[in-house]
Amino acid sequence: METESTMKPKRPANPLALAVLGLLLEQPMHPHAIATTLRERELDRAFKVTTGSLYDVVRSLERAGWIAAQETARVGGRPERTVYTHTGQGREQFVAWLDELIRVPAKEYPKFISAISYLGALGRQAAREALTERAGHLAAEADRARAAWRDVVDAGRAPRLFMLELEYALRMIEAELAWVEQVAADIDSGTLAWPVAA
Amino acid sequence: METESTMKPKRPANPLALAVLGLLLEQPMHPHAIATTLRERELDRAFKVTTGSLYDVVRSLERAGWIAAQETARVGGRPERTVYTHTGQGREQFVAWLDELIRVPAKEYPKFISAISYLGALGRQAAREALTERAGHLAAEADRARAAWRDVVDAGRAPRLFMLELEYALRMIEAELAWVEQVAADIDSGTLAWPVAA
DNA sequence: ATCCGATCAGTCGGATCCGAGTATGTGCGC
DNA sequence: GCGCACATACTCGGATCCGACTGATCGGAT
Repeated sequence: METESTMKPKRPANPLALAVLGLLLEQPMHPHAIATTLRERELDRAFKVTTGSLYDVVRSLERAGWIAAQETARVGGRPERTVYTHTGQGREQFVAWLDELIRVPAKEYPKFISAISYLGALGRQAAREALTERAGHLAAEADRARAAWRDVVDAGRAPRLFMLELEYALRMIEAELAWVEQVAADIDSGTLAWPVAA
Repeated sequence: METESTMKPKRPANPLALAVLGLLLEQPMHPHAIATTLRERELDRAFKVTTGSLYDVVRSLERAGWIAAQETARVGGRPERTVYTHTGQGREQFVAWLDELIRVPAKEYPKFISAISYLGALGRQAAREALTERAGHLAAEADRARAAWRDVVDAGRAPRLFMLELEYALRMIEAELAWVEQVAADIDSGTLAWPVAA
């Protein structure tokens, strides 16, 4: 039996909460503004921003005491806007959370890995084709990322620090592309044995 | 207004369903056996196998008509076991799903990316330390993966085809490690400007 | 004989997720 | 001065997820 005082109010699981906190640290906002700001800054590349989840996340952040409702006003006949601020605790927890996310790699389950696990079932030829198509998509994505990076950083429109996440994504895409191309080549050359009926 | 016949019964979202299907294609099984088999084969590296989700996933697969209950028997006084088989439709859909997962890269939201987006907030020094610790974890993980790969493939205990998923994971870890080390080094050398107060 | 921990097989309910919906306000073309 | 697309701001409910629990059985050490 655990009393209320002994149980720790574990942090929100949804990374979107991190984004919310990050914005509120700059200035108070209402949820809708948070969503639009996130999209403006293209942080929706890194966070899955869906309205439904956003309001849930904000509520749970409030329950945890990391943010607090500041005022709730109505302009015209529109729905009310509730403006939230971060709390002192919120600031601390934000940094702690961030720190841990960086320090210790979280176990993830990318869909591609699950698919590779059953690649054999696709048959040699179909696998080769599917991989080749993927390689095309990846190459295109990498190009887009490189272009976006050049546009911003080379032009001096923002320091590299703020493009790190794009840089990382690019490196990962490149690595995946290299591997996919290698496997496709190994299928072609017969280097990769295909023990299953195909 | 859409009638029942016109609406397509979209495929299960949870990749665990793919794993279930994959096993049932080999032979009929009951959920508990599916879970243990998945763990034996270490497919729980690629799929998040939790009992709760498993039973949900099986139910939804049955609703979709991709698998079917074959018999439900009781041995002794234990809970009943319901054995499931794949259906013809299940076989087709499995391949189609697999094919698409390979062909088109899905948008993912790794936690690390969300953290990098706010790396600036950590401050120069703390960021450098956190990244260094991560690098350590990643290096250890890479070592483990390399060892596991050698154990199995070099020893000829299984063909490379069945280790692809481990190979892929390893390549991605290596790429991430390289990037993390680079950024840490750039912080040290002052190459990476830190515009925010720190 | 019997007690204990591991194994077997599955249920349950709370938490979370998120797409679709609601309802008003604003700007602009004609 | 009317219609209509778009923006504003949030709510709702179904679907899904998953940790914690139940409760029986089995094997072996005592």
